[in-house]
Parts: sequence; structure tokens; C-alpha cells
Amino acid sequence: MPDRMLTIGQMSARAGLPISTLHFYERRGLITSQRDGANRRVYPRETLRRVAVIKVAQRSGVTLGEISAALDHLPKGRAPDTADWERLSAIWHADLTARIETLTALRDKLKICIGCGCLSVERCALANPDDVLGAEGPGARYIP
Amino acid sequence: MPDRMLTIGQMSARAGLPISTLHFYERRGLITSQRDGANRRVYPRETLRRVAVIKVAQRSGVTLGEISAALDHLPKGRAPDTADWERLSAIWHADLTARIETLTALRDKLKICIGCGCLSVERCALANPDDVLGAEGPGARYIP
DNA sequence: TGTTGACCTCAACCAATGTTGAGCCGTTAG
DNA sequence: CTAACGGCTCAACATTGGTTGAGGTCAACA
Repeated sequence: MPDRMLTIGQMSARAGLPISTLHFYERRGLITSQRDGANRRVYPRETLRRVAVIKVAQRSGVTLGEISAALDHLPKGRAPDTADWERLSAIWHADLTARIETLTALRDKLKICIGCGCLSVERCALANPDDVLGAEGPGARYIP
Repeated sequence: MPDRMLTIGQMSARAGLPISTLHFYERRGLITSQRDGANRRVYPRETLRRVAVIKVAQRSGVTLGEISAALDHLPKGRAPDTADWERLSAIWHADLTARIETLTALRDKLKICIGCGCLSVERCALANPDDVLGAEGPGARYIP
């Protein structure tokens, strides 16, 4: 019986999310539910994976809005297959790599800059990441 | 004249933050100001550095609450010196390193797990990061 | 003398991400 | 039959990190 449905309580226990959060995700369109005869939500097992993916993406710093957009690219009519999930994975993998690079650069600059006295907004690569120098007088200006 | 004060407009331009944000930081106790004869905020140049540090910490994912706590350890009576800033730097450096490691692990697991079909909440290291397996029946249970 | 421009305060609002509570319903075990 | 349990809806609240606007002050420039 590969298509046995899960109640929201089971989803909650297995996904490690409060029921209120599942409700919230449904309001946000991140997941959907069907109802049983007594108007209770039931979920296909697929949804367990979907929720797992949402959690993973969130842990990696993706917002619910972005997650929602990404999930929208999953097929509507059929259950997503491995290739579908793989495409999502690839996007977030790249995202994560970028995020890691940013943090690493930040950390290295932090080490170099903050303690040594160079952390003046005028000159420091860290405080003034875009190397924007003001035209009039000394000191950096912020260019939006 | 090393102690020339800055107006809030100058702070804003040089730090690259809107005036409203400087007001907000002051409400939050992250920075302080003195007033001139016309009740306008003026800041010692020190504050420029302080704001730079706040921005850097924020970019690295530290919350304002944590930043505030860290800044509270700076000396009250005198201007912070290099060693003071260095202590802050060391804390956040460690923080950043931890964060980077988390993200890297996440990314690598993502690559391994999400596309390959193993991302079931029951077994996957990614979806079930603490390897918590339910005692009754198959399937992970969330242990808060 | 006016009129800018920069600044002030205070309160309200915003978006994201949920959480909490009140009040109700249907199923199930004793 | 009744109580407990699990679920339902809807509205309100919480937190973080700010932004926006109304209404007022002050100094400087023409």
C-alpha cells in the first residue's frame, strides 16, 4: 500500500514541524492537502518529501517565497520524480555555494580588518565592500 | 582636529545607512548620540567604526540582539582600542567558521541526498539531521 | 524676511515566519 | 452515553529589522 495517506498529526511527528506550521505552509501555498470524510487534512506520502525539501532549503537560508517559487516548477499533474527534485537541488546547491563564498570572504576580511585598526569606513574593504570612495572630501559615500 | 563630530546626515552618507536606521539603532541601544545646541544628534568618529562593525556582523548573520550583547562588552568610559575590537572579531570569526561549516555540510548532503531519492524523512541525514529514529514503527520522530 | 534644508519626535506601518487561543465538530474508547 | 482526543477555522499576537509620515524646530541663504 504505497499510497496510504498521512494525517496532519503524523506529518507533524514525522516532519518535525508543529501542526500550526503545516497549516501555515498550506496558507502560503507551499503544500496542499486533501480532506477525509470528516474534513480532516490527509496528505500523500509525497508531501513528506516536499516538507523535507522545504526544511532543507530553509536551513540553507532560502526564504519561503523563493522556496515557493522553486516548488512551483515541479510538475502539477504527476508526482515529482528524481529528475524534478534534482533540478531544485542544483539551484540550491549553487545558491549555497555562493552563500558559503560570501561568508568565507567575510570571515577572512574580518580577520584582517576588524582588529587591526583598518576598519574605518573610509578605507576598509570590509566596511566599504564596494570600494566606493566619495568624490568630495575624504570618506566613503554610500551609492545606492 | 581628530575629535570633530559628525552629523547624522554625515553618518548616514558615510556608513551607507538611512537616517531612520540610525535612529532605530539608537532606540535599540546599539549606538548613542550626543546633541548639539539645536538638539541635533552628533556623533564622535568612533561611532562610524561602531556602525561599520554592526554592519559587518549583520552581514555575517549575527542578529542585532547578539551584536548588542557583544558591544556591551566594550569599555564604557573610554573609546574602545584595538584589543577591544579584536575580542569582538575573534568571537564572530568563530561564529562565521561554524556557520560556514554548517552550510558546507548542508550543501554536500544536499548534493548526495536530494536528487537521488534518499530524501525520505525516515532515513535521510539531511532531512533527519540528528539521526533520530522513531522507536515505534518505521519513520523518524521529531524529538524537540 | 522669507523659504529652504536638515533635523527632531512619535506613532503607525511593513514583511517574514510563525504561534496562540477561542470555540466548534466528529470519532472512538470505556 | 459521555469524555477525551484529534482536528477544524479564524483572528490576534509575537519577533526581527526596519520604513514612512505627520507635524514641528532651527539655522542659513537670498
